[in-house]
Amino acid sequence: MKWHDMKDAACPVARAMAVIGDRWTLLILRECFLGTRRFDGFQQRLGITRHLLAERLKRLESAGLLKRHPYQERPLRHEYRLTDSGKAFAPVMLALQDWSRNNLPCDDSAPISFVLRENGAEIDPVLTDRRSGQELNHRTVLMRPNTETRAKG
Amino acid sequence: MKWHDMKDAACPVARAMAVIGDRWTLLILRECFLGTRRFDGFQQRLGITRHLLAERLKRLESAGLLKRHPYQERPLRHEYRLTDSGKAFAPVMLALQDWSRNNLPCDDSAPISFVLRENGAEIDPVLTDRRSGQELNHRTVLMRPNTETRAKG
DNA sequence: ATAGTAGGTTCTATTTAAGAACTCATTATC
DNA sequence: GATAATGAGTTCTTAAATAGAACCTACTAT
Repeated sequence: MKWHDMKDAACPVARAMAVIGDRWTLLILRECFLGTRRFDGFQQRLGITRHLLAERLKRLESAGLLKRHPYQERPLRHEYRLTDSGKAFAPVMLALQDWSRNNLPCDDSAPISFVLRENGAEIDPVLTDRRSGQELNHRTVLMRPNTETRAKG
Repeated sequence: MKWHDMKDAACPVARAMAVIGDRWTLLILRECFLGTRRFDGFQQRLGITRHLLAERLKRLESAGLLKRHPYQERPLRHEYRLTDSGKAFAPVMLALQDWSRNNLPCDDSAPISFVLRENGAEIDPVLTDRRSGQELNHRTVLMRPNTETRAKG
């Protein structure tokens, strides 16, 4: 199975892997959420090679999560901004960091904080069902294949 | 930056990348949630090479998401089961598949369905704050660096 | 004795990533 | 007017990870 084959997979998780299935892409998105917009900003804050960064930014752009906006002419320069699709990824990022904090502990304190904009209170993320309000987790949700579950399926 | 360096990063997102930052690991976890437990089951359903599958299962085990349980002796055989840490990953998986469904559309219908165990109703996942009940997304949550945000922390 | 099952390991070839240097257009400094 | 700095990449070489196939081991069934 090749990289390319995944982007047309029927399974949404497999399609997501075609975009975020590598070491760097989620870290680039994290930087976007923290406000980074420019090439050198990403490069310096992450320590990613310039080559890979250019490639990943292109991928995020073509997947519709980022969009380039010119911020000056002469010489023409662009910055990368989250699109609505990219912003919609925020709950995934929050859920992931919450899981990681609780299940992959480490000595140092977390270098990112997530707070409510309206009052600065620390958040305590929980996934719920919009209709029933019920908490969604391994106990309350049943996951099952509809038809075929192979990645390319 | 090497793979290895990320597992001790201060940033929880970076630490998560040391575990799930590749093309296959989330698909393996998806299969776990769908009930797959055995080596050949994963291999056949995903089309992953046996070599990589063995390596990824070891990684998931050492990261504490999976645990091997013997299911027979003579010859000794093990199956892989989700630990509490692994089960706690369910909301991330749900949030990811929901985002993917809404933002990486494709022709075929999704091959996985997620329903409430109690009544079989389709779920509509939304991340909320446990205390305030407020919906958590890019508009309501402020993400900011605490100290240093480089991946190696 | 032969084939099948289950869970791997080993091998080579290809692809991807790391790390450093280089380009190009423009502005700022000596 | 020459030299350095800025910003956003591109181009190299080397190192690591992945793909794909074949092989191994310990049984069980035919």
